[in-house]
Amino acid sequence: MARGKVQMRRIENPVHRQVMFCKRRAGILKEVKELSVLCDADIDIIIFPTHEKLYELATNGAMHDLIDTYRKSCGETVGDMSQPQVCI
Amino acid sequence: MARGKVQMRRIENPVHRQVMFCKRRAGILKEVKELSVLCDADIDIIIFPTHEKLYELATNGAMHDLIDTYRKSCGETVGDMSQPQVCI
DNA sequence: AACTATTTATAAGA
DNA sequence: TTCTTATAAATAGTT
Repeated sequence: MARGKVQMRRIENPVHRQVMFCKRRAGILKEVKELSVLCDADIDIIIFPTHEKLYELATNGAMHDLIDTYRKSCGETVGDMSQPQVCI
Repeated sequence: MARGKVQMRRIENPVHRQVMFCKRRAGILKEVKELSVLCDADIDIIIFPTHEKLYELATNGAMHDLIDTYRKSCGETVGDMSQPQVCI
């Protein structure tokens, strides 16, 4: 978003892709933290860079509980389908 | 980020908080999708607005598999601790 | 929900 | 990987 626009497709150059990954991951985690603070939300995000390490942020520090809650919610009707989320 | 800076603390006004939540959630989901495309990453995010509905985005459409992978990774050393992520 | 003035994130380069 | 800076993008407040 700066010295040029970026095409929305996989970055083929591994070095460029890694740099992009680090920068955008940091930005997203910052935004996630801010949303959790501003709006009192619990947010968990799991990021799998393909063939690399696992990174995770749990804003409430309780991923396991959240996963349990998530599982209980399966099958229930949730969310607004006009939004881009996938709600299970 | 526009007609003024926002203080990084819970927005007490419920209407303002709801509006902020919707706007920022949309922004984060967009960023998440872009990262997944640009860097070929699998990303899952679960957002619990307190006392409200569950929203979730799984960029690979397979949250359950991802949770399994996550669980297997527990106990293993992952990630770079100098980063702000919590790695379990 | 739409509109913009601003703030913020970030692409490219060092 | 970190810093800088010009620019693209997100968004806070308003309508």
